[in-house]
Amino acid sequence: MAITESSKARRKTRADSIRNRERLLAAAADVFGVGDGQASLEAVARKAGVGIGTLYRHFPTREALFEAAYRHEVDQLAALAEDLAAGSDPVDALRRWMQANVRLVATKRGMVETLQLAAYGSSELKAYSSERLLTAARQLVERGVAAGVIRGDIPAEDLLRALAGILYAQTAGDWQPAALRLIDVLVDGMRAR
Amino acid sequence: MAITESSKARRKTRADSIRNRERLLAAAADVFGVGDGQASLEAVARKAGVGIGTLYRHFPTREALFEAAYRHEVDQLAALAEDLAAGSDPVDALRRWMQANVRLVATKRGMVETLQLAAYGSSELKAYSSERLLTAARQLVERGVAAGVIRGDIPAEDLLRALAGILYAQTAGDWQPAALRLIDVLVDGMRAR
DNA sequence: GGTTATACGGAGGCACCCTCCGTTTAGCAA
DNA sequence: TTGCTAAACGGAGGGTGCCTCCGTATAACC
Repeated sequence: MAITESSKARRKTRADSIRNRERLLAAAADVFGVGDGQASLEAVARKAGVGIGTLYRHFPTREALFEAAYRHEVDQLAALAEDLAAGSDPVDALRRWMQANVRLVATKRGMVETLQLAAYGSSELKAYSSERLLTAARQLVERGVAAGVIRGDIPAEDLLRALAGILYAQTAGDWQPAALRLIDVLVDGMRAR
Repeated sequence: MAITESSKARRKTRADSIRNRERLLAAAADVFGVGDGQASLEAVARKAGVGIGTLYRHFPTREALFEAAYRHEVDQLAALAEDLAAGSDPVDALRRWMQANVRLVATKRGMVETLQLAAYGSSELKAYSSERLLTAARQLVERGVAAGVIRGDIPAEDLLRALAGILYAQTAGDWQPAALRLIDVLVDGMRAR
């Protein structure tokens, strides 16, 4: 067996470190989300309420921060789907989840702009996110179908594609309100009749 | 007649102003041409040997400088075609002119990168440059055809398109030597036989 | 409670952006 | 030639962002 393997038990990660990391990810999503393509790392640190040094320790490069922030948003969306699936109205749950996707796209746009179309992130990240999002969407749709309130002839894949279409077609400065309204329409159309 | 028209004779533009403007344009082409996408305006001013204030007076925005630099390169290429057309060997003239285009493309690439794909320049600039370049190319080709040393079945438009293809297909870091070699091949192929 | 590995934070050094204004100089007329 | 002055010069200065380094603080463990 490998003799170079760590022999001493690592100390548990400090609680403040975990907390700060979390704060930085949330702040990054916020700052990049406004999408003015002008995201400074110092602004992220300020928003997170941590020192710039802490930001750099957690995320040594700009790219590392963006990628982590994006992944974090995806994870949150997946978790949100879990939560919503436990709630009452399946249609409402679906609507809320799809609306939450707006934030994800905002973050992603910020990433793409700031990284200057550097083929956004790794393809591993792409695979990871599409898989998680599809699972989440499927979970919400299928519950509605089972309850008889959502039509069963629309695969979750198609719904996600439609969502992507709605979100990426919007290019105007204040695109989010329009996107939210369209999502409303889309989800209403998903009701079983 | 318009009463608002300037009534007092304007003083002639100062010689140093003209000289500095010229220097700035040349420096801008150099700095943007290296194409690391990292062109700082201070670097341009330094290279031109003028103060940063002078740069800003001549070109109030980044875009203004880039556009002027590009236009300047186009003008120089047109002028070069005139010069070469007066020289001896038509084939050699054509080769030299096409090789000079490499620098233009380098500048343009720097522009596109630095401006972050801001739909490079005005469409007026596009029209202007393609018209001038086409005229220049046609002049060189037709002289060779008239002298019987260049084949007459290739329109200048096609030659320019081929050149563009050669130049834009190159994406590696040190693409210019390869482009120059390919231009050599292309021009040799243009000989009448 | 004491020790210590970890993490924090921000000062500091550097580069760039852009503006403002005192200084210099080229053009012009006498 | 000389003097006047509009025009141009240049760089200091104030602001921001990048990233590193290291003295200080503190959570984890004994």
